[in-house]
Amino acid sequence: MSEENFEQEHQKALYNLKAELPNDESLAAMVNIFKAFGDMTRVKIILALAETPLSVGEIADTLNMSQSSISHQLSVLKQLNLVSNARRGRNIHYRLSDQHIITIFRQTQEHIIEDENDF
Amino acid sequence: MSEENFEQEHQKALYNLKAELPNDESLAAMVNIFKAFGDMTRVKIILALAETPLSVGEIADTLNMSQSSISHQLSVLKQLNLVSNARRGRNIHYRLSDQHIITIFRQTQEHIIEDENDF
DNA sequence: TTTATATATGAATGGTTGTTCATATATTCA
DNA sequence: TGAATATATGAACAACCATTCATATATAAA
Repeated sequence: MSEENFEQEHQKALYNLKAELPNDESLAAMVNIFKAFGDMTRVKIILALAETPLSVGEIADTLNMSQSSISHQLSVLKQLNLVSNARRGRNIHYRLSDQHIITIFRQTQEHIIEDENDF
Repeated sequence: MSEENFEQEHQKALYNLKAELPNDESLAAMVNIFKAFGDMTRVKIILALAETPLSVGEIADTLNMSQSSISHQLSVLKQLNLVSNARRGRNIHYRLSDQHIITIFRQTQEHIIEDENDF
């Protein structure tokens, strides 16, 4: 393709972009999920729940963190429908609401690994 | 499986978890990428660059944001090796460094869509 | 070389967010 | 019922972060 055609195509793409970019509202859901994944505590909670359902206390113990902190973070994850909970005896057990999440994590790890190979 | 066996398995899983959870260092790379995705401006930049390479000014214009703001965010994305840049004439063009990123976005959208179907 | 243009960068600021502390709520056990 | 245990929640604080503003840098054009 000639340089002029390239530039012409580029201008067309640029013109379309402004109209076709998703609006804030439809992006917000995705951004909020990524925000949730952008915290080490929440990621660890998710990775732990990927192995087995756990009570709040068990998570706090496993991650060596306060019960309150874990509870706060679980409520964040729950609001985003990333986890669900159910009482079991005197505890409340949390579980991942969707195995999709782990797929996303794996994909991201792959990106990182391929990135490291660039050096 | 009996209730006792279930509990026994659970305790074993719990015991293993603490040892097998990735440590902070190895999780940090992933968390940092998700942090980068957890901002609407950066997500829009990425979605725009997924269509075509763009100069800083073109991005700023497309997103209706200041040049400075876009430049700051591009430097965040660059540090994470999510984008790369190259001078082209008097502009500097940015491009996605890896199409993997879009796959992750798509995966997340799917999660959201399946989630909506639960109601 | 001077001027204009494109991008980068540092400091300041307002807003967001993760943790802690104290306490409320809810359920089980005695 | 009363005591003990597990979890949730609100307020406060510190740390972090996105944008703006002013300005520096770098390249291209005249």
